[in-house]
Amino acid sequence: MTLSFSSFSIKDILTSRDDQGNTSVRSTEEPCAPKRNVCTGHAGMRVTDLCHEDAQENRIQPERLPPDLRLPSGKVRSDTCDEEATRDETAHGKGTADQQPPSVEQDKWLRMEAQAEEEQGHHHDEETVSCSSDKQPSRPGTKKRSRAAFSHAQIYELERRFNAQRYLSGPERADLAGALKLTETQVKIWFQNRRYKTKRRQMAAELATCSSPKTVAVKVLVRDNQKQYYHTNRVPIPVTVPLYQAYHYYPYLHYCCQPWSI
DNA sequence: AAAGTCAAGGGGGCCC
DNA sequence: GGGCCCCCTTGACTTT
Repeated sequence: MTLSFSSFSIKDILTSRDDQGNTSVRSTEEPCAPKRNVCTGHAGMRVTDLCHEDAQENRIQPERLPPDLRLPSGKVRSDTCDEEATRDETAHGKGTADQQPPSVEQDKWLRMEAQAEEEQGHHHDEETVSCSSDKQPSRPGTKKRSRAAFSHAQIYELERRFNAQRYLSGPERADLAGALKLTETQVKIWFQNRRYKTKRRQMAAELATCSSPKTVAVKVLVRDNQKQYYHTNRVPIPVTVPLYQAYHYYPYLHYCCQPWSI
């Protein structure tokens, strides 16, 4: 009942890469790239960056993993994203973890996991684990909403793909869904949620920087005993509202206040 | 118990 | 009209 990765480990994935350290993105991605394929700064983000950035959100919750991904003590198998990054840093030193694992090796890993599950008799309709509905008998009349918990291998591959491209075309989505044994809708929703989550974090970071007050030199003119505030270029300064408050009153302000638009 | 996370639900807009 | 998107919310679940 134990998974053996003796012949193939995460270490192998992270250390075996091509000479240039390039990530192997499928060649079908570029021609099929959708029109809305927005390239942001995250496009070149490293897997390990994401692992550290999302270490909190991607930490493995043992109870939500299938039994074969857990250790007897309730801990998670050590091939987690953040753990493997840490292990990689300690084993190979910093700087070696910034290469993404080759997709061929990734596919190999995914297939091995899927095969292992099949051999163990885990015959899920999908590779996902239903947390609630199949554990607890649903009360009559009350339909409990189930939330699938994707396996770590699925999350890993989804994150890896998200780093490569934030938007998937139809064929790409179908391809990925088939490889991960997920539905196309699940892949689509996952990418959707992931984009929104990234945006929220980005906005939160911006708000954090905006909340620190900045001093701006202004000229104070006095006319009729009333102070007139002008910027050096004589543009009247409106009543100052911090940006984070402006976000509150104008929830769509971020559309025109993105740092890259300034 | 409160807070956080996350897949999914759903509204509204855009595009073909 | 269907498909996809963003945005926000919901509900199940975990963590603190």
